[in-house]
Amino acid sequence: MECSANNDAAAHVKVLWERQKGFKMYQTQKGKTEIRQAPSALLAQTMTFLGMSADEIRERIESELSINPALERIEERICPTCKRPLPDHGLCMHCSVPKSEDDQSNIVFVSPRDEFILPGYSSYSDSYQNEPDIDSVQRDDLPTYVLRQIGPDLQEDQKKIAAYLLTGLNDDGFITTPTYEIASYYHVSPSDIEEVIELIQHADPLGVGSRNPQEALMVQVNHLANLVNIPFGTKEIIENAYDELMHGKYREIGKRLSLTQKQIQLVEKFVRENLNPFPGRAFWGDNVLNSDREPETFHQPDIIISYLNDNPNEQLVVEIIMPVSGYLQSSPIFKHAFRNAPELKADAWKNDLDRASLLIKCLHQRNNTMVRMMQALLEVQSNFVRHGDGSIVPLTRAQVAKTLDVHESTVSRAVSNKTVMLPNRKVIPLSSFFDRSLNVRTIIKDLVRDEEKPLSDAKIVEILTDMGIEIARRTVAKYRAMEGILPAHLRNMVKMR
DNA sequence: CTATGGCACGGATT
DNA sequence: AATCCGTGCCATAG
Repeated sequence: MECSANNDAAAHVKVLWERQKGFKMYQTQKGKTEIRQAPSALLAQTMTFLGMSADEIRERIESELSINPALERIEERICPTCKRPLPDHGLCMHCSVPKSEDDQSNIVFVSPRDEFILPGYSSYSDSYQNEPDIDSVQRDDLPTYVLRQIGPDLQEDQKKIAAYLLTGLNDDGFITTPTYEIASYYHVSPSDIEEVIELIQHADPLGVGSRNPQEALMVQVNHLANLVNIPFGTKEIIENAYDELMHGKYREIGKRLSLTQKQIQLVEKFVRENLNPFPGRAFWGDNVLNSDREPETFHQPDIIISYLNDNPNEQLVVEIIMPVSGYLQSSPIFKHAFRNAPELKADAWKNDLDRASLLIKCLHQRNNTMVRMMQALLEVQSNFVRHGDGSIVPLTRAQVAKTLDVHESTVSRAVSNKTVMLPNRKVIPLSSFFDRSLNVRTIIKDLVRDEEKPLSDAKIVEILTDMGIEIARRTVAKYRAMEGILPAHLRNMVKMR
């Protein structure tokens, strides 16, 4: 189902693109036509735009608007495609017509809406009960985030130390440098350092700045103890029998601390569900309820996919978020003025005009590319969107590039740094559509969830092989780790939900 | 002896 | 050219 009538199309395209300087058609050895960029400002822009998120482009446009008199924004809410007024909810119903006759694709593209104003926006964050609003403050990196919280409580000389400590954190949120080293470096006593560390530990990702998981847990437990009831013996176990707890040596613990197995299990459950031994990992939200490892969340998706009328049986509605509010055009007034421009300014004005239409064209191009890409993507991955991680089909950017007949790097750019909101309100990076192992990982997760007695990695490999999936034992282990599933021998004790 | 994790290599992808 | 990912081999814990 490649291209036979493609020759006509190619010729047509050729004319189009050649007119728009900066692009070049050329034939590859296999007689295939490819559009490549010639080094030119225009192309540079399109390419850049493709790689930029809506937010970044928005900025760029604002600045262009402010310096270029030829560029004009129409605030009126008009569909840029069909020029009809948009209804309040921002979707143009006239343009949301399925592509061509073969609408079995079950995908609808609606014209881009200018901003992300879903009625359900608030419930979106609800669906992430774990995530308080603090995140909307923008995603600082961890050090900045923490420093911002404790900054006001710090003495001047403590600030340096805090900054040093925080930048030295590893991915798990732990301090790796020995205290005495820092102390001698700053010529202060170790206890001064400790003081700062303590402050850090009580900042938001509760327990950051600890030296190991045990210490982090202690901080968290102590904090929680002030707020809620914690199971009897929790502190003692973490303090005195951390290793044993982690390795499931419950008998040992019982003997040492004279606790019943029941008590210990309660503790284990509590710890597993409410504490986070690695405060720096994943995103930092409210630790208290946060046991599930959600994929990283983002707040402003570049693309929104939803069901028509929120009905899962309906078509998919795809929206590409436009980085501008209203739409852009090169100002007719300016154009008119240009016709009888004073000699002196003619050049400059022409330049402005060109820049304006260029920008618009580029944005169009970007949108067009995005739409075509999503079309191709959803044709393959619509089950993934509808039914979740398990149904994802392994796919590479190269394949998509091929079906779209564009260069790989184009797809790569179009994919990178962008996020999609799925019908279930989850926001994921667009690159997830290309996750080669997500489906297998999901199967493994399900397998483990439904297992009766713990399956070893080797067993899992067998089962998978029976299902027609061939992977190495080692790989199963890796996937397990990715999903945060403990090794088999540590899984047996407690199991519930 | 079995089950896993660590390291690192090589091929695929970006 | 840089990065990612699946794997094989080996060390270690149980």
